[in-house]
Amino acid sequence: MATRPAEKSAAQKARLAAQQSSEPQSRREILDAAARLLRTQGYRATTLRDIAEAVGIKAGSIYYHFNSKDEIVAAVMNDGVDRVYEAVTAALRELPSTSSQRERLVAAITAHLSALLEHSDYTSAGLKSYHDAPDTVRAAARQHRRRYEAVWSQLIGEITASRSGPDKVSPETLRRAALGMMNWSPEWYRTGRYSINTLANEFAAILLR
Amino acid sequence: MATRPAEKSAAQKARLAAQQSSEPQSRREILDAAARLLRTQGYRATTLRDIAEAVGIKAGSIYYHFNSKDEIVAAVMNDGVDRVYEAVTAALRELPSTSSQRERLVAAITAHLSALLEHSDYTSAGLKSYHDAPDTVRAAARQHRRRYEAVWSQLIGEITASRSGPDKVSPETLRRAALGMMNWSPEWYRTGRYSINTLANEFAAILLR
DNA sequence: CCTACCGATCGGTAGG
DNA sequence: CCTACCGATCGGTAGG
Repeated sequence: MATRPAEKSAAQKARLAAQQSSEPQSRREILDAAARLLRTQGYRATTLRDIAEAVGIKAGSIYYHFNSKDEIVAAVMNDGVDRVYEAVTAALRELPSTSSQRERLVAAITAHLSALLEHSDYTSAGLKSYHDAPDTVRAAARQHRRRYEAVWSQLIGEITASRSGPDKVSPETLRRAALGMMNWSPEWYRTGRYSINTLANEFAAILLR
Repeated sequence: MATRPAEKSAAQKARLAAQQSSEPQSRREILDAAARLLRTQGYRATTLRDIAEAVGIKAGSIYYHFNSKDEIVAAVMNDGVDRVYEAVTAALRELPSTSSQRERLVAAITAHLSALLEHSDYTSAGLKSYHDAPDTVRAAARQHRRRYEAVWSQLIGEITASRSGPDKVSPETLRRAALGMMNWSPEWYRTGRYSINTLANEFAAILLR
């Protein structure tokens, strides 16, 4: 069997290449590329071949790191929610305890908009891909979303509790309005043409009444 | 040539069926089905086979009425914008000339939300499919969008012009916030669980300050 | 409006 | 991590 040595060498080379590539890093590179593509192209238009090309490997090699396209999408989506969650809770945590309700709201809006518009492909990718993803992926993402929504329910609850007047708006609607105006911003926002700080202050002014 | 008569008969039957089907109606049926599917599944997931099946014809027969998938999508998207435009301008037109700014705003929001959430698959389909559609389709839709946005610029302009105070919000941001909270509503709205009238009043209360 | 079909592309797999 | 490949599906076309 003259061919055996050659065959074995090929398999060895493959295993070697795989080991040399320090897996966790490749995994992250794939997720980064997927997030960027999902953000701009959406779930259906983003192919495994696109992702592979973006990280300089072949399409089939994706399966060395992940078991399916949806495993990648799920990871991006869950990460995306967790990133805004971390950004917003961190921003609130860093505020002095003497800070006003308005300051808390502005800080939260700034953190959310920054993640969505500038810092995290993951967050905007998740927002864009959610409805096109299969049920199993969505179900997993929903858990992360609920935790994040609770932060806003808390924040908005503080606001509505301290207000009164003829024009009462339910906390639920106020939270949905807040998330609506923020999450719709990728539709019109263009980098450089608007200041996120100014936007956050204006959004807060609209919500605080 | 014994087969000639049979062949000719098949062609005749086809032409006959086409003529019997009173084209304009079939065209509208196809667009209705496409709008409904595009609304729920989006641009990529909606196939010509889906649309054909929904109206009870074969996939290839779509091309008897349209030249391409994108021609259908463009028609749905443009119609969708025109429908909200008509709904909102009609609602404003029917208001008595003595109506207040708040009444005008509530009427416009009600009309927009009704079209988006209840009356028009076309409008929500356009909103959902816009970013996945090819450039040529988007370019056409943009013209319709601009005309509709002008209605809101006018309405919001009236509001900001009559207000003053330390918390001034630019008309642009206020318009974007208004359209944002409205256009995000398909994300959480479920028929029957919310009253569009109540929502419209709450949204108006948030925007009027 | 139907039948039959084409080229392109996609997610995924086998074997090394 | 690569090569080579598969079955499924898609938009679109030819001919009647």
